[in-house]
Amino acid sequence: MDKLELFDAEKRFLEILWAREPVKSTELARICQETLGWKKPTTFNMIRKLADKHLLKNENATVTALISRGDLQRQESEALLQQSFQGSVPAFLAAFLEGRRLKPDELEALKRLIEEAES
Amino acid sequence: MDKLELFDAEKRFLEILWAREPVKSTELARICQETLGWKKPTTFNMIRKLADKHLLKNENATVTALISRGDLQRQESEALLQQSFQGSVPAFLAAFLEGRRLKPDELEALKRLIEEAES
DNA sequence: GATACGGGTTTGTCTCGACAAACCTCATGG
DNA sequence: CCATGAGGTTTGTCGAGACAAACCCGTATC
Repeated sequence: MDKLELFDAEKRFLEILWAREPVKSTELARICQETLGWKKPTTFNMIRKLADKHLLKNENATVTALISRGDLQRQESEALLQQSFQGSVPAFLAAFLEGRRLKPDELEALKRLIEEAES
Repeated sequence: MDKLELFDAEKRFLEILWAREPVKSTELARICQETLGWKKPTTFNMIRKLADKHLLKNENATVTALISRGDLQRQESEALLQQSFQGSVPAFLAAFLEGRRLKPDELEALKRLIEEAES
């Protein structure tokens, strides 16, 4: 995954795409019209821009994402971790715990994840 | 903490401030000149903008941050968690583990943090 | 062969953040 | 007094992202 920098509008658009894909481009334009208030060219411009970035493809008037929601989440998490916590997950959690307590079931879930990661 | 949206240049600047504060405004201008290549007005404009946002104060030509590095980190972490993981720390960790394995000492550190959080 | 519609692109406007040239004011010292 | 430097502000340029008006092309329907 190369350098990936998504802007706000791009994220909003991708959320819509992920919820519906694969979807026809004109259908997408209609949905964006309704939910984001975008005119047709705005949607098509967005499609082309993201296609140029290889984040989706538009073939035979059908749009499909080439990146998954999970991929993007991971990528953004990594970025935050690198930028703010030198890439350290414990540092992230530590900073986090100073601002908010976790609920018992969250703690349990974390423990289980860590046990699994140890194997 | 109200709505907080920091731009890239603002973060870069704050990193410098945190490393040196409290510091005289002209000194800051000199450092930004060296490290960021900024001219004097750029630095002063930044100071004023962040002062307007109550993120720092400039009194008697001495600049002091009103927000700590940790506060900003926590705030950004929260934002990412809310936006991408419905605020769930376990969901964050789970997504993260799919992309990268943690080192043994990181796992140990996490365990200790969780134990402390349980008390 | 006019009209309509699906599937687009070209080009331009608007806003906003990043940055800086030129200017201002006051204190100090030669 | 006049220069110099500290400590600023006003104003404007530049670039980029968000968005859209107007246009284009093929097909198919009347």
